[in-house]
Amino acid sequence: MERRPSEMAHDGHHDLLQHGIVTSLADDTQRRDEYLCNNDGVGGGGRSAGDGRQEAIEEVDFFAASSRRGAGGERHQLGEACSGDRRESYLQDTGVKIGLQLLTTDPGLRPAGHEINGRVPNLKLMTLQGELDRLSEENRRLRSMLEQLTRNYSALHSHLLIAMQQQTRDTTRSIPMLPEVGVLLCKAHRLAVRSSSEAPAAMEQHFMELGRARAPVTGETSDGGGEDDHPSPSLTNSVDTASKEHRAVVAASAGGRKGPSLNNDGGASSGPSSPTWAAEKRPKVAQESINSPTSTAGADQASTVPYRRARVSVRTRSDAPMISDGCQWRKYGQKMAKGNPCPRAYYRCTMAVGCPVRKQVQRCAEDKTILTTTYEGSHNHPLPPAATAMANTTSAAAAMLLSGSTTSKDTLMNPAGYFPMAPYGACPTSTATLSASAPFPTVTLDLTRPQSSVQLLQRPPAAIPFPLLQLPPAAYLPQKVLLTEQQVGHGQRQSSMVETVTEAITSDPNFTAALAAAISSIMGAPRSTSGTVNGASSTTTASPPGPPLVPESPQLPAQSCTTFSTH
DNA sequence: CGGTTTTGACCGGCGC
DNA sequence: GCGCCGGTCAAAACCG
Repeated sequence: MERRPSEMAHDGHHDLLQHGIVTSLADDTQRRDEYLCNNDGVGGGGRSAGDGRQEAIEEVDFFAASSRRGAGGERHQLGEACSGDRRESYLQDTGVKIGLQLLTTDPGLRPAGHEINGRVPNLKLMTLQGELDRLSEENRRLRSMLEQLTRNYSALHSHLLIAMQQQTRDTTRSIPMLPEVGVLLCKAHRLAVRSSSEAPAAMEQHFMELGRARAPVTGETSDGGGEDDHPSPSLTNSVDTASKEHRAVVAASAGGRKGPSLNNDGGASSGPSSPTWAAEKRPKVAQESINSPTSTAGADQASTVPYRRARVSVRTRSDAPMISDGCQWRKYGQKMAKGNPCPRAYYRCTMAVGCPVRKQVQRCAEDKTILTTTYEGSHNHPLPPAATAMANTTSAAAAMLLSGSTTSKDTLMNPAGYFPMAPYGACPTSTATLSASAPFPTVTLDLTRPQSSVQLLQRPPAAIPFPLLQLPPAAYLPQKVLLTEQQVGHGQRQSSMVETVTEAITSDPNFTAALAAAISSIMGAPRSTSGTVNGASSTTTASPPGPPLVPESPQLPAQSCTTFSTH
């Protein structure tokens, strides 16, 4: 009953935001009138409350102009009820403010027996009308801002896609760039939302959108375009779209035993053997055939970029068979890895049907207390706080990796930090074994070493160039990512440890600056394959024509790493 | 009985 | 082309 016009206007804003669309001014006006009608119904009691509360009564009388018409629920009903005959046409002919004028100035609409005092109500009405005008103007302004934001987002998205297409055309072989773009987009999105004090939800979205980033491009391939016109933040839809499009791509070239499950697109099955699971498998053959330079399918296919997600390995000391990261996992396989007597276990996230996130858990061959957990993929569901902490950690680390912050020169600059290790469970002292079948860039968060703290070990893919952004390696990296074993503890303290790492990585302002620089480097100039990163000097040079690509691995050590330290 | 784990088989990529 | 290896599947076993 006591809702004020300002609240009403805010409701209108909220409604607009909820719908995510920008409604017309007429619609807004109609909403306002609807509110008036609704309030009338409630305020009728106030009007009859009597004389002792004249101020309130006057206000209520003002709103009660159409109380007799009822306060139905549906908009059209309200519109008819409120507008009625003359007011309907009047509203159509004029603009925002007329409804109120009609309500307040048309004597024909006044209820019988309405005790208008003449002077005070008029003054009050003028004030209220002015307030409404002001709020309406503010509403318009906010709507305009929302439109502008939407346009900017669309433009940014389009630019990114265009840049990706151009780069793909320029290269003789497709570049795995989408993870990076996804990270950038989502980071930007997160930063945008962070200002709204929605950081947790934003991080969840960020993590989910990591997987979403490939959807548009894949859609261009499988659907012949069109899907990309929806930079909608609808995460679930995006993920579903990605899955469907992946299925489409895979189904087009599926063979062997995976064919049936992939072609079983009806979605009737569920669980780990469902098509959704299979959809997340990386159809390397399909992608590479699609992206083959010999393909003559046109620009759409040429624009397709293979999606190769980054992996994040977390090395911890734990006696438990698996670290507790807050997610629910189901083991779907176990394999003896070469060079390690300890079997490697494969897990899938079971917190949501179709969640593509997988992880591998393996103990160190020589130090059984060291557990290496490798995460891959992006959750398509909200995460509990504990899982969010880990997700933040891994996503931030992946973002840092994908931002190309480490080079071989970094290793030279930090020789003590060079820590060759197989990312899949081998011990630090064992020789690094490159898996030819796992061309994923991998970040390893080493939380086991007392001194060297957290290390980000980047293993460039053996066969596929990995794009780097123009990021000064050390300057923009978090300076707080120095966690010793004493700091983080063992085993059961993994959760807090992860949170600490997460906070260190994500809260660093330099990292934010790095993100901005990364976006600028993408938006500022088209990608070019001519530029290569040969060291920190080239990465720190300002504004070359686009982010260069990392040279092929033969020119780089099999692994490179950077130790982040505040020393 | 439903969900999870185990485990052998299969598939694709890659090197020789 | 063949073998190796990593990753995954799926039927069977297991478990609460």
